[in-house]
Amino acid sequence: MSTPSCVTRFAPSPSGHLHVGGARTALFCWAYAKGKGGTFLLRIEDTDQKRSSDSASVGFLKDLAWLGIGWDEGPVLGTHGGGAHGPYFQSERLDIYNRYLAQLVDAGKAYYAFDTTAELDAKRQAAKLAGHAYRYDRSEMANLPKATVDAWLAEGRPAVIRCKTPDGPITIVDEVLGEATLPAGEVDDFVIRKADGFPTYHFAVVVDDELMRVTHVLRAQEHFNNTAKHMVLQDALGFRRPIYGHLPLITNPDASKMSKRDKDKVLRKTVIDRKLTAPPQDTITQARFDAWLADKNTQLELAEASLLATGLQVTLPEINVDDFRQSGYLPEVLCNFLALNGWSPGENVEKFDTEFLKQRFDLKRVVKTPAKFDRTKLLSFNCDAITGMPREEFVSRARLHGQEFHADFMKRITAEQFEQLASASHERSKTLDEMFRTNRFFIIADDVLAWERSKNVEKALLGPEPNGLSHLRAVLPVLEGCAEWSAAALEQAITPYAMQHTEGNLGKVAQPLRIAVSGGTVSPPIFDTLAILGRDSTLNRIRRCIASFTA
RNA sequence: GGCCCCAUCGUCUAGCCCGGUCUAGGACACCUCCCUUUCACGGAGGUAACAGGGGUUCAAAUCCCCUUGGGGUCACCA
Repeated sequence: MSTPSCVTRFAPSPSGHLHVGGARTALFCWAYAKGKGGTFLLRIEDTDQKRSSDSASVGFLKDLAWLGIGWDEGPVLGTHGGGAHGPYFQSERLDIYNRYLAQLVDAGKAYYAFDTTAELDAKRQAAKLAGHAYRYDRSEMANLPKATVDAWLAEGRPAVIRCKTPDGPITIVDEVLGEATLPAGEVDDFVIRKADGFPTYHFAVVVDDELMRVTHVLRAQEHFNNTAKHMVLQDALGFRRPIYGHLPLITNPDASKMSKRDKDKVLRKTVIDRKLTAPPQDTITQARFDAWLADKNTQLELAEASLLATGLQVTLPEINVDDFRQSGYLPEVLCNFLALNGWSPGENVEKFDTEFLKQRFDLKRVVKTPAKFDRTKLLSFNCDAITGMPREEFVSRARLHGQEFHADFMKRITAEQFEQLASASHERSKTLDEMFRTNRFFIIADDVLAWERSKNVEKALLGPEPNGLSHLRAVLPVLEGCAEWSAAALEQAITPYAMQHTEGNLGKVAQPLRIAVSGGTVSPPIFDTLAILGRDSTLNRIRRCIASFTA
């Protein structure tokens, strides 16, 4: 079996959702490996027992697949995954870690430590008060007689294993950041096995990267300092050293860390601003609402948050890949835009696909500074991609989106109507989702349609004579007389009226019509709108509108 | 606070490594005008940055130092 020249990995902790930062890291790892004909693997870092391992733990895989980021090795999903270097869940690799752990202890490169959490916390606290950084003091535990260690272990005293970090400065070589040297003493004797028997992240990563023959570690910059620990471990275990590249962070526009907390923040602010004391109907329970509101540290589950957002009629910031999907962003656009946060191909090129990224991505052009995630620019990219695609493609992608996220809408509209609506919406859509949100008037019953009483509506309908209302009255018989009900035919019928009565200013007639049938001032082009709505509904709504505004 | 890293338009960035071609380029946003049956799109212009201070040099956005600012990290989380 030939060893691939390049093996990268994406190694998240278990999660049901992939956030954009993770997606960007995965994308770069994928592009780097695939561009070199190498292997991209996925590993689940589930060594924290407190943090779950339920069935939702790999929900994020679907997000990767949706983005088009395929993995050669790792958990199996569809055609992705598999591989001969598993298991790819760290929780299933305990035997392996224990073997290497024993090796280090036997060699005197690691030792059992019996400090309690309380003791450690107290020392940290003291160090903080004294104004200096806390460093673990090995003098006690590292020198325990073997008999004592064995005895304490035998009596079941909780113990961790710590790595005996050699004294001396450590120089990290990084392909993005360059070289950095941590002074001696900066890295203390860190824990490599927890009291529950699980390895810590540091230990598992080092063992797995070696065994899974990872050659390039691309990860977020927050891991930079950890690299020193990993190097210490590699040396202690006699492992080779992969090449490192630490990627700049992606943050909110205000430079704060992007997290699902942001959704909570928006909801909390809304509730407080509106002085609400109870949750909206059909969202979350009063008890849950109270508990959440009372404690700033309580976070709503994603499902609860989106229910509440719907109830409050606020839009939650997109954080996770599936948020963007639900909002109607295209996966290829998200990949494109994500790649632009922290990397650029230069030469004023901004729009590209993943094939291009694969060919051109390199560590030298990765930016060193954190990037603020600009949703507005993403939206603009999405708009360009949508308006640039063939009409049929838009219609079919919008249909799939509707079926997944707007089942109610799809149920109340015929296939033919949908096709017409999607066609009419194509060039005015920035996302796949927009047409479903702005065209709800198509799917409601004629007799429940209500009219907005806004300034613009009144201006269009109730101005000085001849006003919109009188045009509606006049145009009603014209429409009634229409033999054929298509956009083209309707245009042929209405235009002459406008020529005669509004000096060719079609808007004077179109806008009242739009209001009459939609209830508001926004719709697809008027003749399309009428055609899609159909003869009966159109006439019905116009009559009701006249009555409503005449009364 | 210790340690590490970073610093170009409001934002993402090009240029920096290998000083002169930079009067600093592009994109998003913003402003103005045009187009227009609403919304959106589109078209034409425009405003807008080398954090500050010292060096080095004939010449500095580019090299060096300091200051300031920002980020990361200091867990039996990953």
